[in-house]
Amino acid sequence: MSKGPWLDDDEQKAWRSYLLMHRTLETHLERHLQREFGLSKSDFEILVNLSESETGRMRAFELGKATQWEKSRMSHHLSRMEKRGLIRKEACDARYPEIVITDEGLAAIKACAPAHAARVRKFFVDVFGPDRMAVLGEVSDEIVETIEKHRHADCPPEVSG
Amino acid sequence: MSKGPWLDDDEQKAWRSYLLMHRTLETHLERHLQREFGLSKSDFEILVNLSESETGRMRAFELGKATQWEKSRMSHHLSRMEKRGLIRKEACDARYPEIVITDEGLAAIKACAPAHAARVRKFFVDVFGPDRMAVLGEVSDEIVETIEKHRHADCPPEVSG
DNA sequence: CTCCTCGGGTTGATGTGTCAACTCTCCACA
DNA sequence: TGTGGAGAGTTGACACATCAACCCGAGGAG
Repeated sequence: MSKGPWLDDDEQKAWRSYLLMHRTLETHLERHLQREFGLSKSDFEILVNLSESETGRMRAFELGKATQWEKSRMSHHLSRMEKRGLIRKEACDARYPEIVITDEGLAAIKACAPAHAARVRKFFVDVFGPDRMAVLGEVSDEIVETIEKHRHADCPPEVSG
Repeated sequence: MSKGPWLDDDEQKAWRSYLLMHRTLETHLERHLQREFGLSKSDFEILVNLSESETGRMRAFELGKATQWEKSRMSHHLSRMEKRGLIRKEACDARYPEIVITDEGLAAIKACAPAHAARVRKFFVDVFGPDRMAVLGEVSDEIVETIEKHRHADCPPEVSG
């Protein structure tokens, strides 16, 4: 029974190919963003969310839901981004500051987004092709759902006696 | 021409599903390793490579090729792992120390590997199913190849007239 | 033999992610 | 009125990744 939960050779191979692919792609995209535009993947993610919102302003909480980041990571990163002038915190509500994208931040995201998208297309979307890409999208959603379901089973949000 | 290099809605959706899937899966697997076995993804990667080698000993350089890490990351991480007793550096060659997996390291990887593989199976391999998994493996290799080709075009390792 | 260069490996500074503990305001309830 | 809880956000300590600079021993050219 050495096969129990283990992966067989084909599975192992596909899984490792996948891991290598993701790392290679991620590294490539990140280096590009960093070297050409001085933005990290994290910066990019925040700026995309802010720039896609109606008003260019969101609460950290909303950004957290959108990005799935931990709140402390969010707080640290927003502080750093503020120091670099990409965003600004405005104390409208005397409790929950609003995160506002600055002109500089907007300029940065507008400058790098097309090039970034082009790379995603060239190295990912186009290699998959539309059909397989659609399948990947579906499977991805299934996996997320599976994991979420499992996590709720492990630690249910609210349990009553 | 607003569509130029941009992703259209379907592409965008699939790409973002993919990103969310990867992050969710990675987070889940890493938390599991960390909480149940006290190993990070990086620890795991090093220990897998060492334990799969014939002798349980490799040079940092080889580990670097296997993992695709930067040499400084490797050096830092190996130092930390040595401090924790998972590996040992032996100065056989008076210049390039060999990295040896300790009994403790071997015990750790043997303890966590089945559970880890089971999770990979449950949340990734089984959701894909064998056919789509095979396709993913192929596409992954293609993507890696595409990126490698592009990088060599950018900065060729050796060019002669 | 001497000098140079090359490449594996190390180091330190800095930016980033995570955990746990904390603050602060609002609100429910007594 | 005040007391306690809940939730958003912050902070500090620590682990980790990256970059650039450095160390050092081998191998080649003079």
